[in-house]
Amino acid sequence: MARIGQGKATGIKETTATGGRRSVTIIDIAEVAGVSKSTVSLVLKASPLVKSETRERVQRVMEEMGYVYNRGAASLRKSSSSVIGMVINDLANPFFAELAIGIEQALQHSGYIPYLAHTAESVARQAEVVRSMREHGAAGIILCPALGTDAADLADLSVPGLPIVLAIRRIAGARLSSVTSDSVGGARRATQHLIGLGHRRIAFIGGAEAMVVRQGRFTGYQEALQAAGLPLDPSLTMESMPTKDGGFQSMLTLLDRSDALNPLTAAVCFNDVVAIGAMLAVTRRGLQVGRDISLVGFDDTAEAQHVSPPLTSIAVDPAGLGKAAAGMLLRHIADTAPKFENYVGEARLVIRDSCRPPLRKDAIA
Amino acid sequence: MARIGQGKATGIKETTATGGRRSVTIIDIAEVAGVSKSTVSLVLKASPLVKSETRERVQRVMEEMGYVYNRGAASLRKSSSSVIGMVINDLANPFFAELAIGIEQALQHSGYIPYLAHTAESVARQAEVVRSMREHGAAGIILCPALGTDAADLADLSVPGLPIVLAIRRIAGARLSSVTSDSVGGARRATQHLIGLGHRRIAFIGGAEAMVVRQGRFTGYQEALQAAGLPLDPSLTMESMPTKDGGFQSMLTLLDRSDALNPLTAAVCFNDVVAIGAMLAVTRRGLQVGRDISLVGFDDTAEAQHVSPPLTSIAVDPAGLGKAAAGMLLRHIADTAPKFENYVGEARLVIRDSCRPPLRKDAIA
DNA sequence: CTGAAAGCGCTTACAG
DNA sequence: CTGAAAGCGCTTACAG
Repeated sequence: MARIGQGKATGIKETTATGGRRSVTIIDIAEVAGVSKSTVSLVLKASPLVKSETRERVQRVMEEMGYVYNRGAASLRKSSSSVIGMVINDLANPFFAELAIGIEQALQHSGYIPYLAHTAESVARQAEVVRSMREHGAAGIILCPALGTDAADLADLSVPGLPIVLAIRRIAGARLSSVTSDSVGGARRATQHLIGLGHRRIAFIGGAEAMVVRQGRFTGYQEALQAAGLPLDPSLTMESMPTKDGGFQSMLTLLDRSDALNPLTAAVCFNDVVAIGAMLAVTRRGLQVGRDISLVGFDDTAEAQHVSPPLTSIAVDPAGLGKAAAGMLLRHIADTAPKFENYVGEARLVIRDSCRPPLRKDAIA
Repeated sequence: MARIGQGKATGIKETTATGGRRSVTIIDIAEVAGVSKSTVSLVLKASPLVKSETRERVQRVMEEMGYVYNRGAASLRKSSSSVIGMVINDLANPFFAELAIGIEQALQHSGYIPYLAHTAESVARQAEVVRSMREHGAAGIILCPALGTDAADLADLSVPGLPIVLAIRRIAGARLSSVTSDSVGGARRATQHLIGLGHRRIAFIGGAEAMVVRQGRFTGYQEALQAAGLPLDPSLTMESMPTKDGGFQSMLTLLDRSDALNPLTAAVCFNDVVAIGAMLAVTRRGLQVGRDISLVGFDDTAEAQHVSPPLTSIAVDPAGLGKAAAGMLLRHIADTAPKFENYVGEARLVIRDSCRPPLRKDAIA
């Protein structure tokens, strides 16, 4: 079968859904039940206009004939739709999986049915997937933008009448509603926790400067240092990919240039994955996490609990954010929401075992 | 807006997708471009019948007017569809998330677009979701059945002309194609590994007897024992929920009734989660995993690598199974597949640090 | 309560 | 190459 794709339609193949056999329609039902198809339609929408005896007869016939409602036809006629698209950047990450589940639960009794698509952090795939959802007539979209998405990409995806809410990642310059978590507050609390334990030389590791989320977290880190009267030492901040290896390399670098007289004793990490990489680096240099170097992660993933020592982290309740995003989108669809809203979920400190007071210097000497 | 729901249609709400504004159609494009709508349609499917000059003009107009292809209308007219449904039981489990990603990747250039729905192990939700996909005209469905799904449930979901392939979990008595992994072989290899290290009293922990997957794994365990001439001791097999707590309780029970003269030294666990629960029980009783009790898990989840000691497990490549399921479904849709196929993916032993030779008895005394 | 008719946006023969 | 017409399965006024 020929590919479409040259025109405005995305290149998508089609097949007879019914395997050739014509499917049963309301006309067939009407004939067998001895009513008009209007009546069948009325039964379908549970209209009180239909006598209950008639309704039951019609329902019985539908059951017997294996009738399947054709939602596409109905949507076409009504110029309406009942699907909401969820576009997720990284399903393999349990954090985003939880988010998706939260969205789905919140939509459960809304009358909308959520469809999920996965972009695997590809901006191109994201454009494809959003276009396809539009072509399928989605009523709205919740989008976790793929890494590298910019405001222009988002503008291309937007179309009047199709509300989009951004989840987790806000995009600089994008004019869209969003649901994110309190990066600034979370990072501030993480840093304060370390300061409270007595740390003075605290690094900030991981993430790229262009990421809005990292900007927030870095800001929180700065704020806490400032509030405690500690200097911001640029040699203590490292950018990296938000990956285990990124954390590993960054920490190795920091450790190797750490001053013995005034050593690095702690780090706030961009997320748990980076923190776990940093843990490996600490171990690699013969040091001990918790004792020699205290570490805080972000996201409170399941892994944070299972590494050794268990990682102190900032928890952000992805399922709760998912619910918030779903609620916000519903309000946009119903047109009862302000044009642009930003919901910021709380980020709380979960203390485990990766942070202890720094070793006293004379104890080392 | 009134709920539907009494009739055969699922209770789903509808809204104007276009926010009131009528959307631009091929008729509008035709008018502006000065051609007939047939020509626009031909452009859409990249037909060679259209002169390239005309095609370009039409495409320019579509661009300018922000035309969005209405796939629902096209599907209706063609009695066809381009969506494939993926129904997943537990997205929060990275194993199933990987599976979903594998399916999606395999479908990427097939011309079909995958939509994912999540059942959270609810048979009722599963029925809803499958029905909705049918109503939306899905061309086929890949289904990871929710726990407790039986052949009758599946028969209700099936409809002629809508191919379904089962993934991961096969259902006893269901007449459907499936993609599963080699439970028998995997468990056999796990058990052989323990036997090879010198273990003689090896337990089998976790899962419920009704689960087809557990039947396979238990069979593999039996086969290995038999091949080595070891007796099958019923007191060494424990059923439980396939959860951490299930594994914990089972192992506690086994440990507490273990005979000091002929002690339990190893266990094959239904999956990694159960194994991790069992590890906790071993530790709780003051014993050491690896040294006193050797443990093998199943699934090779990320957690298996991160627990301490790292867990030996049976890896089953969920993404590969996803690809296989997608390929099989595509063949069913194209009607080039046998009526019922069963693909069984390999299950290989990944050796880590949770299994060692048993302590010699005289070493204990 | 029920029926006849129009129309949602598209594709598909069929003429020209 | 292009145009006029029918029809996919439904809903929605409008009559009766």
